Amino acid sequence: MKEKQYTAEQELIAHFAKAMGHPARIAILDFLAKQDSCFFGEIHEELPIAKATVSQHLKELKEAGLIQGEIESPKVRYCINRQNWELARKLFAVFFDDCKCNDTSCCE
Amino acid sequence: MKEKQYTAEQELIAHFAKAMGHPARIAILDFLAKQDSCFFGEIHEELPIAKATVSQHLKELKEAGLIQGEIESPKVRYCINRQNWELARKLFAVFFDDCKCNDTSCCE
DNA sequence: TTTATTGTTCGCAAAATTACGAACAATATT
DNA sequence: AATATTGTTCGTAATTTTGCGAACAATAAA
Repeated sequence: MKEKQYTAEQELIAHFAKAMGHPARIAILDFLAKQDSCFFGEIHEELPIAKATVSQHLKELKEAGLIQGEIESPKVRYCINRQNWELARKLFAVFFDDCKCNDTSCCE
Repeated sequence: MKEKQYTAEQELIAHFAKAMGHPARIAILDFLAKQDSCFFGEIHEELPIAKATVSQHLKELKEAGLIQGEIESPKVRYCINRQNWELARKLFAVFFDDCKCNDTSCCE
């Protein structure tokens, strides 16, 4: 029937947005964004949730490409993935700027 | 135990992001953003999903404040909510721009 | 070698999301 | 009044998300 699917760009921005769709993950990104890098424990201290849950959120952010982590036994150092951060920044900027509402009248 | 919660701003951006966390909803926003307004039926035609599902996605976007709809019986006209669109645009811009990675070295 | 520290993974439960068809509501048309 | 059009809401099912404690793995320290 309906053949129309979503564009790769729509899928991508939705994927980034989904990863950012939880306050804990925004808090993690906020925290990581204001420093060069930090360990899991420091992130955990910032959040009101169990370490297992923090670990899960970090995993999702990593899978979305927004952060990266490397083992420095017995700790794990996390940081923003700069390349994808920049990609996401641009995607969201274009997404919001391309609204016709920004420069013309709109319903209302 | 842990008292620390999330800031209102973190909750807000997560809320917007969550609403944008599905390709169908991004497609809807893309479609609405490039025109002044349109009817439900036109949105439905753009998407590969049932009307009940489209209606649900529209409801979520409306509840997130990103769009608004008004009845023009028997049709329903939808459009971007300009005020919140601008708010979201700024929130995401600040969110991504405030990363230390943007102007200094980062882990890697 | 035993013990501590640091995180991840597992298993589970509760809740939310996604999707659909069917039923419904509200107006317009015949 | 009966019918058609346009969307929303309801009920349901399948899947995903969120969260936790317990168990585990890997290294470091005693």
